[in-house]
Formats: sequence, structure tokens, C-alpha cells
Amino acid sequence: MPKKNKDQAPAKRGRPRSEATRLAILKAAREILDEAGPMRVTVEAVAARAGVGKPTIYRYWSNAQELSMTALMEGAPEGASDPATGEVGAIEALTAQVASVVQRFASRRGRQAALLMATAEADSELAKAFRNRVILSSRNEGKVYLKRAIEEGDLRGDVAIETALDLIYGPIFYRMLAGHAPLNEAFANEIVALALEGMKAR
Amino acid sequence: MPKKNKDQAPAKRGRPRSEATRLAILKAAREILDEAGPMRVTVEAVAARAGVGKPTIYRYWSNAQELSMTALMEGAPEGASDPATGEVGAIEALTAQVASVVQRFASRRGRQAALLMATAEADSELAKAFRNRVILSSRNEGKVYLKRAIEEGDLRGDVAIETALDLIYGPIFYRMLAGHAPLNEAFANEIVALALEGMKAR
Amino acid sequence: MPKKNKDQAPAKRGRPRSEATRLAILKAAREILDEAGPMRVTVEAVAARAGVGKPTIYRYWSNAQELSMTALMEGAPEGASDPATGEVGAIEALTAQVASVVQRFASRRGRQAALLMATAEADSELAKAFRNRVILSSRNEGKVYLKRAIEEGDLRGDVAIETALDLIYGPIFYRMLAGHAPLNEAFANEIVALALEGMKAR
Amino acid sequence: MPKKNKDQAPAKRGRPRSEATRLAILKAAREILDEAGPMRVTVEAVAARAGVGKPTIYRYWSNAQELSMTALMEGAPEGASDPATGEVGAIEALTAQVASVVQRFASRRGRQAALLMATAEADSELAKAFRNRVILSSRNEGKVYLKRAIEEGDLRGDVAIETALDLIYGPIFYRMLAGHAPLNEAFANEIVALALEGMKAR
DNA sequence: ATATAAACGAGACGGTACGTCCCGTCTTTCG
DNA sequence: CGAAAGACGGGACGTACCGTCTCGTTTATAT
Repeated sequence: MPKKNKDQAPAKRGRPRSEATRLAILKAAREILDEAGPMRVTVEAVAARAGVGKPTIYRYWSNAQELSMTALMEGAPEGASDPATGEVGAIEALTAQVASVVQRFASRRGRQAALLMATAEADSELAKAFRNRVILSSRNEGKVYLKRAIEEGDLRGDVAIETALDLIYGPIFYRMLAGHAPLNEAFANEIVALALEGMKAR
Repeated sequence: MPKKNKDQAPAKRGRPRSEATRLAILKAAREILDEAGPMRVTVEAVAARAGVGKPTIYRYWSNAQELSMTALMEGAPEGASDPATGEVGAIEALTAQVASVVQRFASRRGRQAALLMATAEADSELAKAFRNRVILSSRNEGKVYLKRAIEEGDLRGDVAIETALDLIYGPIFYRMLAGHAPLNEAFANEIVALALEGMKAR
Repeated sequence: MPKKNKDQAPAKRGRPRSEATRLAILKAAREILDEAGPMRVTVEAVAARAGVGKPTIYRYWSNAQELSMTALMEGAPEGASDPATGEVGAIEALTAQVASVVQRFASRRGRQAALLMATAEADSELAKAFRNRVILSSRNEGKVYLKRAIEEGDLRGDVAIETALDLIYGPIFYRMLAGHAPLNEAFANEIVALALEGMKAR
Repeated sequence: MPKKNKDQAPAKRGRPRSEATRLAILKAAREILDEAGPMRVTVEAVAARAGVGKPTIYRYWSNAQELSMTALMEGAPEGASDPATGEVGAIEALTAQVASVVQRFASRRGRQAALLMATAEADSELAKAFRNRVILSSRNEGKVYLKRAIEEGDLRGDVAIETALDLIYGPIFYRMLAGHAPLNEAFANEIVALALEGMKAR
């Protein structure tokens, strides 16, 4: 049996890519992001800071924006903030989660993420991953709570869950984008309360 | 009394700015926006296309982004789509308006506007104007409908109007940003129905 | 008469090019040439040293090689080493000139010039100018001496002047290229003597 | 007796270098030289074309220039165009040889060889070999003819042979470098005739 | 009518960053 | 264990725009 990998691995040749290098690049990108903002995350600056050649960066990402997206994704582990201990009611848990999302997106990092999302070319693979990880993961979490609230009889069973989710999470990004009102915990409570008002089981 | 303007006007001398030039610049910017997207709206390209010197553009705007915002604002007269003729119920009118807003932001121009808003420096005067004109004008329109619906007894009087408005208009930008579901008329109907469900007068 | 320039000047528009900038670039190029050799005359290094943007250099020259050629041409005024005072015989004057040419091309600058000539694209306008100024100017000077020598009866009148000139100046570049023997004053004397041996009027 | 080489060879271990590989590299280099010129003979391009790793090339040559020199040397077997059959006079034979040299250096390959020679670092071993093989071999051939011409009494015995050789072969490279006049057979005849004019035995 | 002065087109300028090519070295896996 | 493959740090390329700065040329007032 001369072959080691049974037709599953593509048999990589040549020097393998260095994970350490990749991490150094992401670290540098994250530092610049924090210190100087997204406009300064240029391939040139990141390469210089990471002690890396520009071509190495281009080997992994096709431009500074994609690099930024990866940096933001891998930098913030995106929590999955405690999947609700069951002790507490589903709607209360949802409210708490929305509050934490609001808080996250009220921060600089949150704004950067949204900006990046808005700027990105929508169809790239990385953009989709970023969207799922950064923008939609909270929405998916929320879906679990809503379903549980229905199971537990707190919400009516005929609720249009998808629309309800947009009602709950949409306003967060709206305020972030338009800035017409503050992003704080009170806001989180108001949204959830009002959005679910009409869905309550009587 | 040698002065004509009684110490209020600063007595303009020299050649006045040419409105035709300003319009040519905006026209060129809009064309590039349509043909090649917001990334290509560079001061250089606009100047070349408008047959204008770069300093002339900088005399009016401080960078390409501000120019784009003006172009977008003056290009789309922003409708103010018939302020509801009173014949029709306030909630129906609101639903129709939301549908038209959804349609507008489903277009390329709409996406460009939102992107520009996201990218803009939040504190500039022009950015505020842009925000009011492009992002918040629809919300303000909506507020009128909501108030009328309360007056007409369709909605309860103790409704938190501001939150309700965010509930209605937020999801539009959310879907535009995240792209997880389509922006169409059905969506408009669903949002309004669900958002107001809990505010209905019983 | 509204026009100032009577159809002779091409009516320059825009900010004129700064001669000071051009000279600073050439100075920097010459310095690098001296200190580090022709390989180090990169557009980037010259721009940095001259305190000039790269595009400014590309506005004048299309690559580092052309820049080097200009630097070498304008740097060494190419002497026209005293056009022979008439007091001395034409052949003696020629010998002295050849000796000075040998000396010049024995230097680093000389080698650089020849190398540049060899590397240059032959058909460019600048390459032709460089060839005339740096490589062929000495040959043209020599032609004057040969003619005078014929007039003065030192050489026969039926001599093939062009071939004779190649016989005299060719060996200089040959030795420089092949390096099989030294470039010194003795060599200059030998060449001229032997080359003209067969042309002496009897 | 397990060893093949009887203790005189340095006991080669491991996979021996493949001569086929070496030839493939040289072939690829020669092809690029022909098709795209000397500037395009980069180690990278040659490796790709020859289907060879870059380190393999660096194992044989220290840079692309040396590779080019070898390619040019081994590509053109350098003729040694008929070592004079004795039937014909030495001066006639010399004239014929000079004509063939002129023809060779009038070609693209000739120009490339001279360019390479000019660019090369003079002190490298390979550069010396190249110079001897490509630039000076014709001169050495010529020396034989000159000596024979003296022996045969066609030329005077007190001739400075080295200078005479430079007089004959120098103009070829001069014209190639400066391009002020064509390189053709007539030129070859003229040079030899004029150069030897003064050395003829009377 | 004639100065005066700002706006204008043109485009050069010092810069920053782009994305690409190639260098020469290194680190794997394959034959 | 040599050779292919190819990643790596690095340097330079030539280009696109940036925002600023002269230029010479209109074009309206204000004298």
C-alpha cells in the first residue's frame, strides 16, 4: 500500500503555508483596526507591522477588506453568550441576548463590522461567512428562543418567526446606521417588548 | 453711502461661482455612480468627465464621498410620495409608504445610499443632512401616519411611537445589509402588520 | 487682438513643470550612480533621495534606465576638450583627444555609460541622443582632425574616413567590453599610430 | 565489493544530478532568450518553462545572468569556422573569418551576447569563460592568421600584433554598440584592408 | 470703461497605497 | 537524499488617486 492518504487528501506538495505567519498578519490587522480605524488597514501597513511580505498577504486574501473581515471574525470569538440555562423564561433570555447584541454593536468594533459588511462585495464567499458569523449569528440564536417561547406557551403558535426576528434585530442596525437615537439596554427592552406584544398568547 | 448691501452681505467680488459647473459635476458623479459604482466616483474621474478642474470640485466638496452624497440627494428628488390623501386609512397609507420605501432601497441606488451612509463620517454637516433626507425622511413620514392612526382610534394612545417606527423601518435596512431574505412588497406588508399587531386598539 | 502668442507658441496650459524638481531628480540619480552603481538607480530610490513623488519621475522618464542616461548626459558636460588650437599638428591633436577619450572611458562613469548604451532600447529617442552625446561625439571630433590632416597633407586624400574612425575609436570600446588588455595612454598612442600608418602621405 | 567507484571518485551519495534536467533548463532559457529577449530570462520563468524547481537552477547557476551566459555558450557551438585550409593566403583567410564574425554579431544572438558581456560582473569565473569563448575566441583565431601572414612574408615582422588585433575586431563591437553604420561584409573587408595597410611588407 | 478679484481649466506636485513580478532562501513531500 | 513544488521576507515596479499648488484665462462686479 504505497499511498498513505486514501484518495481523500489532495496530497499537498511544496512548503506548507505557515499558520504562524497567518496569525501574525491577522494580529497586525486587528491592532491597526483598533488603533487607527478601518481606513488604515492597508495591505502595506499590515505587511510592515506583521514583518511579512505583501505577496504573502495576497496569497491568503485578495484585498485589505477581506483581510479585515477575517481579522474581525477571528478576533472576536463571537461568544455564543451562554445558550440560556433553561432556568429563566425564553422571553427573558431573548431580552438579555438582544441587550448584549446591542451592547456589542454599540462599540467601535461593532460599527466596524457593520461598515465592513456594508462595503463588502455581497457575493464573495468570505462575505457570506462574515455575514453569518457576525450579523446573522445573533439572529439565529434568537430563533431558538422564539421557538422555545412558543413551545412553552408564552407566544402564539402561528407567529411568523422570520419576520418577528427581523423586527427584533433590524432596529439595532437601523439605529447604528442612522444614529437618530441611542443604542442602550433600555432600547433592547423596548424592542423586544413591543415586537412580541402582538404575539403573546392570551 | 457707497455700499449697496447694508453690512449684512459680505460684498462678493470677482467672478461668481457657476451653477452650471456645479450641476455638471453632480451629473458626472451620478453617471459614474450608475455605470461603475460608488468605488469609481473619484474626484479625478468626475473632474475629467465633467470637463472641470479638480480644485473646482474641492471648492464645493471636501472629498469624493461628500460629492457622492450630494449627487445622490439631488439626483433622487426623494419623492415625498403623496402625503396620504386622507381618503384612505392611516395604516393602509403607512403600509403603502413602507412598500415604496422597500422598493426604493431594493434598487442599486438604494444600496449605494445606505453604503454611503455607513461609510460617511457621522459628524459632518453633510452627513447629517444626507441621513435626514435619505434615511430618516421615510421614518418621519411614517410618524405622521402613526399619529393619525392613533387619532383615528386605530392604534392605542399609549404607544411608544419612536420605538414603533424603528420596528417598522429597521428591518428594511437589516435585510439590505445582511441579505438573508428578499426585499419585496410582501415583506413590507408583513412588517407593518406584525409590528402594529400589539398596538391595535382592542 | 485677443491672442498674445501669434500662432507660434503652443499655448501651454496648467501649472508648468518645475525645472528645480527635474534637476533635483537628476542630482539624486547621479549621486546614487556614483555611490552605489547603476543597479541601484531605481525610480523608488531616486524619488526618496530627491524628495519627490514617483509619478513625478515617470512624468519625465519612462523608466530608471532613461533617467540614468539623462543623468549621465547632463552630469558630464562631455567636455569638447579644446578643439585643437591649430598650433599643433592635426595628428598630434587627434592622438591627444583619443588619449583623453581612453581615459574617460577607463573610469567608472565611462563603463556605466557604455553599459547603459548596451542595455538601452536602440530605437528610443533618448537612446539616440545618448549615443550621439556620449558615444559618438568623440568620433565626430576625430573626424575634424582627420580632415584637417588630409588638408594639411599629412594623410592621403583618398582615405575612407569613416572606416578609419571606426579603426581608431572601436578598439577603445572593445577593450572596455572584453577587458583583455589595459586602457591607458600608451594604448591610445599605439592605436592612432597603427591605424594611420597605412594612410600616411608618402 | 559493494562500492562501484574505486576509491578515487569523491564517493557520491544520493540521487545524482540529472544531466537531462540541466539541459532542459538551458533549452528553456534559450527559448525565452529567442522569444522574449534577455530581460525576460528570469529564474522564475525558466524554472516554470523547464518544469523545474527554482532551487535546482540555483544549484547550477548563481543568477539568471550566468544562466543566460551558459545558455548562449552551449547553444551556439561557437563554430571555429574552418581553421584555414592552408590553400588560401593568410590575409584572405583572415578577411573571411572577420566577415563571418561580423555576420554572427549582426544577429540578435550576437547583440545579446555582447549585452550580456557588458552587464556581467567582470571577475566571475563564468564571465571570464564567456568572454574567452564568445568575445575573444575570434580574436585568438585572428592572431593565428596574422602570425602566418608574417611567416609567409605578407606582413612586416615588426608589427604590434595585439594592437593590430584590436584594430581589426574592435570596430565590430563599436558599430554594434553605437549603431552608427551597418554591420555587413563590405565593412569586414574595409576594416581588414585598412588595418593591415600600414603593415604590408613592401 | 476699466481695473480688480474670484472662479475657472489644466495639470504638475509630494504622497500613499495599490496589486504584480521577481529575487534568493527556506521547508516540505515525493521518487 | 536530490529534486519538484511552492511559501516566505523582501524590494522594486508602474499606476491610480489623493488633496494642494501654481499657471494663464474668463467673467462679473465696483470703481
